[in-house]
Amino acid sequence: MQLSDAEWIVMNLIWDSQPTEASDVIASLGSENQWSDATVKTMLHRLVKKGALTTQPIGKKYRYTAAVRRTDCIRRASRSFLDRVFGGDAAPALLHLVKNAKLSEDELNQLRELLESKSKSSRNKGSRE
Amino acid sequence: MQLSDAEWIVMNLIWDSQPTEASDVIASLGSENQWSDATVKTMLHRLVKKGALTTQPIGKKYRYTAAVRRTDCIRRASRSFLDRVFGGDAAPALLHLVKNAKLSEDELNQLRELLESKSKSSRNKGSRE
DNA sequence: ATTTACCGTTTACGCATGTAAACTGTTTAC
DNA sequence: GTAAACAGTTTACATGCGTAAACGGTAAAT
Repeated sequence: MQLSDAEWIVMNLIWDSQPTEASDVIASLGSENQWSDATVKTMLHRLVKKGALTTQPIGKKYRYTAAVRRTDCIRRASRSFLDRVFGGDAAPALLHLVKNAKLSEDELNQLRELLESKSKSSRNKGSRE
Repeated sequence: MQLSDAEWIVMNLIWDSQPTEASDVIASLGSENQWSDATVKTMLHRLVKKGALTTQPIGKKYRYTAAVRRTDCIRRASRSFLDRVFGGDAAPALLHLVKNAKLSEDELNQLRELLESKSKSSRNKGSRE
């Protein structure tokens, strides 16, 4: 599942508040992004067609639910971003991103813990991506 | 400067080995990516037109050089990736990426140091991205 | 019952992109 | 010097994307 920029906006909204009706999406994105209702309807339609959303009929309208997992899409997008920009070499990418990120002390600590746990586990096996 | 997937491939090559002649690019990408020479020529032309490459005439052919800095492009691409996929919230993105990255002990240490230096500096001022 | 509002479907349209052939002028090899 | 190779420019074309209007049917309001 490959999502375009605009599709990510729609999907992020739906992942956060599914199941959702078209009117809600239109309302949210209309005010947040200045999208016309026609535009939102097109996006929803395309996302259903490409299998990213499913619909349950509720009376005469639909309820939209994500048909793909956010984490899967994130993984794919990350992979593709790393490949494109860093030739798939994760380390320089991470260094760059961390260097330029604005992180709270709390988030820094989370990252530290994560690094520790990776150190431990990598002494036996490696992981992916 | 907004680079497409294919354009990143070309630019990455040129950043790594500039100044370069068309024939070199054609040779590299032809074998690595199965691109026809016509395709490579189109890419080069478009990149010059959009200002990502400049040319110095060498006799009758050109020498291509990047006209934009790699770090700037990386910064923009990172920003746009984070915005799109994580709504601009860097921390979850980094946690995800670090969690899924395959990193050597050495790279883990580099990251640790980076986190430390961020901790120190953020006690006074914040940084960007 | 007629108009209105709403929702889903179809159609539209220009620009970007991936992919590449065709054309043109020059250099090189025979 | 004539043909082949090469480099750069033009043209091409299908698909995806952002953006949206138009159409059609049903539900709600008057």
